[in-house]
Amino acid sequence: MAEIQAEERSLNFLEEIVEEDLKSGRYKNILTRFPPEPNGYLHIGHAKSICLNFGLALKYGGKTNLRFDDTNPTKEETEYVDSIIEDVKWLGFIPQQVLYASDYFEQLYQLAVKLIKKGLAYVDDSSSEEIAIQKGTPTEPGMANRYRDRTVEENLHLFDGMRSGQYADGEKVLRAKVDLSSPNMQMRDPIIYRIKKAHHHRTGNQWCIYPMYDFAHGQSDSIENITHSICTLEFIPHRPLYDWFIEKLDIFPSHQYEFARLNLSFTVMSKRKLLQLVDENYVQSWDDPRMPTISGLRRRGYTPESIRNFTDRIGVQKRDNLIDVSLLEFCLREDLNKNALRKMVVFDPLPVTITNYPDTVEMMTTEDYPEGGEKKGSRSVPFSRELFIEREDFMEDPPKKFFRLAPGKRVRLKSAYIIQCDEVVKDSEGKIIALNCQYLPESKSGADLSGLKVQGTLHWVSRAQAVPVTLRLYDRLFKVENPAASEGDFKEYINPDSLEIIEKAYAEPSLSGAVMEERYQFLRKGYFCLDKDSSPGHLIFNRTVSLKDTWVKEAKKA
RNA sequence: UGCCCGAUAGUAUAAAGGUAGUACGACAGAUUUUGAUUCUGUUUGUCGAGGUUCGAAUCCUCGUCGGGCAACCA
Repeated sequence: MAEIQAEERSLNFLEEIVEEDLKSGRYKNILTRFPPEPNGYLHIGHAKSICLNFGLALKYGGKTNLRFDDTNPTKEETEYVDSIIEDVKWLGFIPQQVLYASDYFEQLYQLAVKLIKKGLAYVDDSSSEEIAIQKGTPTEPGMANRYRDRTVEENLHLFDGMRSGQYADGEKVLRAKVDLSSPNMQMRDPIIYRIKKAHHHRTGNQWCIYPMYDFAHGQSDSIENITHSICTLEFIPHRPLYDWFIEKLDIFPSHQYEFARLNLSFTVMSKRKLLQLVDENYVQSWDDPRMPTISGLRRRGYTPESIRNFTDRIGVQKRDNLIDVSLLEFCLREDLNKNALRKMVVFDPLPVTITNYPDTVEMMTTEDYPEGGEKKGSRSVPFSRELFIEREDFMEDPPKKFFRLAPGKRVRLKSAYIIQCDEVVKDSEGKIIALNCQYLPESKSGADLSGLKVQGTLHWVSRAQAVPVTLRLYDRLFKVENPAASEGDFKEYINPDSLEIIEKAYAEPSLSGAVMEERYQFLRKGYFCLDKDSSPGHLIFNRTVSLKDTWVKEAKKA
């Protein structure tokens, strides 16, 4: 009997909290939520949060809502809502409900009225500058102004006037009456409602006052009976306020927990910076394959599986971090190696004539998914007298450990024959323009009687049947590990070579049937996927990630 | 310099007072009809100083360093 491996992965701190809450009977079921503001596209940092919230619920038999935190009409748009819904779905998660904080505007308004009635909120006529000054600084307490002592009746009346549009933007705000001398700035009578005569993407012109984050988020959690409200570290100082409102309003006690947001090396992660990259045309769009957005990663060829796996491996903690992008790439390759359909594509062709091969076409069989678990299959690739190999796979005067083709040397052509280079053809300027080789008829793949061992195996295509395709080779967008933390403007660190286009590469004919859903490995080159810019006669492929290449390092050493 | 978080190999992440482990990376080797994959091995760590304890990454104290907080943003 094999020993039972009770190798349980240890729990992260959120899992511990949930397990404890379930065990103690504090909750019978958990309900989490993913609460994006629809003011931009989701990025891989959000993927961490999505996987965390949905993952936690999935693990403990709970549910997760997708709730849009849409309380600022001037920044939010339906376009973003749509993209967010699609991204969550693509990642593989199904929300229990798709909700909007704006659905709760009336309830939120009534909660504010309740607070006023308890003498815990007041209408303040001060300007934002005055309020800022009166709040004091972290080292000096704030001071009350004369509006703080307005009567409940007066506040009720004024707040009603705010709602009915009697005042201009900025003329009045509603503030919670908490503690102006608190060492926690968030508690110094925070503004909870402001006047904004703006069109809201869902409620239109129905409202001219909108609740602030602190008076919308926690209350929405409570309305939905969210048990575990998980957010990022910068909201820690808001937690006392979150709890204060729950207590004073006497509503469902949701609890807030904070984790460290994801930072990835060689990219930036703030919506503001990403927006700049798009607006200032450093990239072409939000879904440019170089962007760390979910839509960008999707277009680049990342799989949901690999991203989920990645977020799983990085774990969750409360310390700031900068995750090495190579871990993301590892997770990607791990998935793609198993599930990508193999194809042969020559990027930079060098013509080869097999001088002793007849003028016929022979079909060679080759595996589609050599590492595939479930996926199986094979296909035929035409072989003929006139081929292309990769120019970099030939060297006239190779270094010691060069296992590829060179004058007099032999290599195998993948799934075909061993060939030997007899002659190098050059033009008048001495540039190599073709090779003449001979093949070893008894060395056919799968029926090799030659008894020869060769060190290298090359990919190739038959010239007559080759399909021209365009390749977009993407590389990291930034030259430095942490562009956001580097001196000066982060845009100074953009990698000028983040996109290389190969207009015409030569693919084996079966690639003409490529589809968007499939992932491909172009043998010995990298993983690719079909781009949406393709048209039937013109296929464009994005390089998702290259294969690991230890030869590059070896060659550099020499 | 008020309050609040945090600090374990290069990067992440475990060890809940009892042998500091894992992954990625790096390096070396084996296998290989992808210089891929796979496999094996190596390397490097508890921020500092005190204290409690038979025993401290873990508890306490004081430092140091990093991050956050003074938007009618979320």
